[in-house]
Amino acid sequence: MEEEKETLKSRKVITIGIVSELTGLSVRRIRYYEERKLIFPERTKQGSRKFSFSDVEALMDIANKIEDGVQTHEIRREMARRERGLTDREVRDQMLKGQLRAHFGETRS
Amino acid sequence: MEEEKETLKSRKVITIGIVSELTGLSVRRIRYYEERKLIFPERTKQGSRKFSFSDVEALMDIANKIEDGVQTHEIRREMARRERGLTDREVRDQMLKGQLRAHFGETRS
DNA sequence: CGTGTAAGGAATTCTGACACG
DNA sequence: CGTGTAAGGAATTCTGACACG
Repeated sequence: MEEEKETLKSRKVITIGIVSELTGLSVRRIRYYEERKLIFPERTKQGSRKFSFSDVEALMDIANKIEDGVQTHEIRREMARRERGLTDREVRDQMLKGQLRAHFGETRS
Repeated sequence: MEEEKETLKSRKVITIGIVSELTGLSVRRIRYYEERKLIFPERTKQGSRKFSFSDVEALMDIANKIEDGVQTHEIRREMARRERGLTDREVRDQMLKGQLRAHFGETRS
């Protein structure tokens, strides 16, 4: 049984408009990153997205990687690797490869 | 110069609808407590209120006192006393008096 | 692939006011 | 005094789609 304790940082209480102001990202981009499974906001009864401070942090990291040319697909993989418990060393190594691919403009990744 | 550092708890990022869900208080009551100077939400550019987790906590305390028959005016005073740096002992003493007034249904307070 | 935009609808929020008590 | 409600308007959010590249 996995118990996740609710912290101030993990509670989903921020609407997308405020997240947009906090991160500087457009609402469109935030929705897109959710679509690509990079963030997982909750929903209000009506259906509006609710984010946490952790999500805000994650979004800023994502934005930086996107700027570096890393594709959402790659970012998604990095997350998966971390979840599997790889060491920081291994993850950094994988990330470096991603960066190199980005810089050399590889067609397929 | 008073410097206030922004913590996760003090950042104003929650809209009134979510605060309502979090506290169980009606939107009307939350707005009223602001009117009575018990809470101080910030505003978005457009004018919507933004609350912090601290505000949410404060609202729950306020709600409890209201249930006990304490008037907003009294609650406001308790806050003022705390801001002035009274000891917990003194504040508790003052609060007790307020409770008593409430229980005995005093006309003027 | 990543992101902007126009489209149409539904729900939110705001203020000032009237009601009741 | 504390809180509900109807009123009218403005801004938000949602989804699916078309555009560009």
